[in-house]
Amino acid sequence: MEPSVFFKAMADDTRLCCLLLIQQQGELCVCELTAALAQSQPKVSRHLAQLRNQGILQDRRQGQWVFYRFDETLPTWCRQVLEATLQDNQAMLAAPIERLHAMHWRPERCCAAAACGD
Amino acid sequence: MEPSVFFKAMADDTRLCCLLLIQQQGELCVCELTAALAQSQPKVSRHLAQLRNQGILQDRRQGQWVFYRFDETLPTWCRQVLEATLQDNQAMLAAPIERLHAMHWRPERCCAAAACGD
DNA sequence: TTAATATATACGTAAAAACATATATGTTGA
DNA sequence: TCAACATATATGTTTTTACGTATATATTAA
Repeated sequence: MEPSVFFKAMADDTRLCCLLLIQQQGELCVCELTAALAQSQPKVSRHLAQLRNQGILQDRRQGQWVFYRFDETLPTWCRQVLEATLQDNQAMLAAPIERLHAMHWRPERCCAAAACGD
Repeated sequence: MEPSVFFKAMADDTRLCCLLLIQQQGELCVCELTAALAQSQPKVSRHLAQLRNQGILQDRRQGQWVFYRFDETLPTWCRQVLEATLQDNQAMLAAPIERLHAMHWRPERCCAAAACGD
């Protein structure tokens, strides 16, 4: 993972928020991220596609939904960067998490994020 | 320090290289960074000014030279990000360090970087 | 004061990134 | 098959960022 590629990914608020939410929640689908960020679906989808294409996120389809989580091959130093950032910037996520919890319905995961092969 | 501001700073190769070199060397002046990066002086200076204006770097003038080091108030999580990045990406600095050492002359520091108040 | 060196900034241009909107694709259940 | 929903992508535009070049400022030594 090229450092400047990874940091460009972290440099946009929409992407940063997606990454920190996924870091905290393990796995989230596009509609959950769209609700949490209160942004348009195409905007969120476009940023997620970019993160996937750069090898930062992985997706899996489960029915109508596409869940995103971190790519398993993401280097340790990137994980450390994410961890350090999340630890000291929880405030950024307060409103998004609130909106996430306010969703009237959320898709069920078929199984634990890490173990699911569907 | 706004995370997106900090990560935008890390997202450009010229700035990233400056930051990692300073992380490794403690303090460097503009002409040293210009030589290490093999980039034009205005280009390096412009990026350093940006990092200073964002509160990431601090400068001190010593005679003709201006030395840059990290701002003392830089939050811990930023330091952790820099550390993790440097640890796993030393290869990025190989050529710059070589050029730094190849300089025929380098300005002497008046005293230890951290203690100098000039 | 003048020349030499180091650094900073201004200005116009070029490249990259982000965006809104419209539309396409894929899945589900009737 | 069709309608509803979730997601992805295409297109044209705007905004942001980076750049080269020229020039300004500051320091030193003569």
